[in-house]
Amino acid sequence: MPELPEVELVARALERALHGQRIASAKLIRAGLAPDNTPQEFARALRGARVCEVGRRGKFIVVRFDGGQVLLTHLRMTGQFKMLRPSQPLPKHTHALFNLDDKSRLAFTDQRHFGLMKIARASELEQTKELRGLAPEPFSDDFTPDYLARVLARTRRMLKSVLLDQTKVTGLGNIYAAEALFLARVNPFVTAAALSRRRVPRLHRAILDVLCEAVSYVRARDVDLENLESNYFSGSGSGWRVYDREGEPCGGCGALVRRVAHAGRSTYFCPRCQRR
DNA sequence: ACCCTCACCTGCACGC
DNA sequence: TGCGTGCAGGTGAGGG
Repeated sequence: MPELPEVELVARALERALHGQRIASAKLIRAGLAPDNTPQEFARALRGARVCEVGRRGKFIVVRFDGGQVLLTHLRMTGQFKMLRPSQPLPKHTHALFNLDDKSRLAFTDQRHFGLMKIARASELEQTKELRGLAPEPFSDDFTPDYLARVLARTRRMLKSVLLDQTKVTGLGNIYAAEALFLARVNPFVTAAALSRRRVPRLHRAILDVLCEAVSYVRARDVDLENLESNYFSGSGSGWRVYDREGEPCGGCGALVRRVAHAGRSTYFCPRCQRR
């Protein structure tokens, strides 16, 4: 279910739990989780490897080991890392298990089987099909209003779907895209190239603001790998501004929030604040 | 080349 | 209580 802020949260929690730890053994329980590696490769690459850093690129979690291997993980909708208590049985839908040197165990569970893992060489990381082509990190110097203007000018797709395209803007998903568009008071169904020059910086600012708000909320809390869900941001407790609020009054103008579905995804927006 | 729709899974909330 | 339907925060393959 995670977008950039939630992935960031998980990466931080893993960094805390794993930094400097050695993997005694790793087991790929459902082979489809890492389709580019055999379970044997998976186990061999990680056995005895020491974690030197856990980070994030887009919505990917990047675990670096001292031997030069990297474990890439995408949580997709329902992937979760869980630290297990001693003698705790494997949770339902456990698809990979990492036994650490200190006897603690880390499970990867994934109810919907959408998540992905991959073992890669650190030197080839940027060229993997997973990371190649990802847009610049929103918080990097490369993600500027000019960059966004150039990306938007080049396409006739609707704005919302461009914001969800990880090769154009990385880190946004269905919730934060809707929230950013609302903050910027921009209509989700407008053609990207048709967005006025004046509004581009506003949208850029809004993207950073919604991500920033969520990440700082996450940062301020004690990250807990055993109860990650409780750390997930959902609009600072007050709830999202428009996401999942169909029929409720918009906090800005009181008009009723609308939900429109295409291709099986919902888009929430305020018909008055976000007029075409 | 671009863009949209759907499939990939399981589970949960809802209405009958 | 039980079943059937629709929905879920992601993305790639496939077709138009």
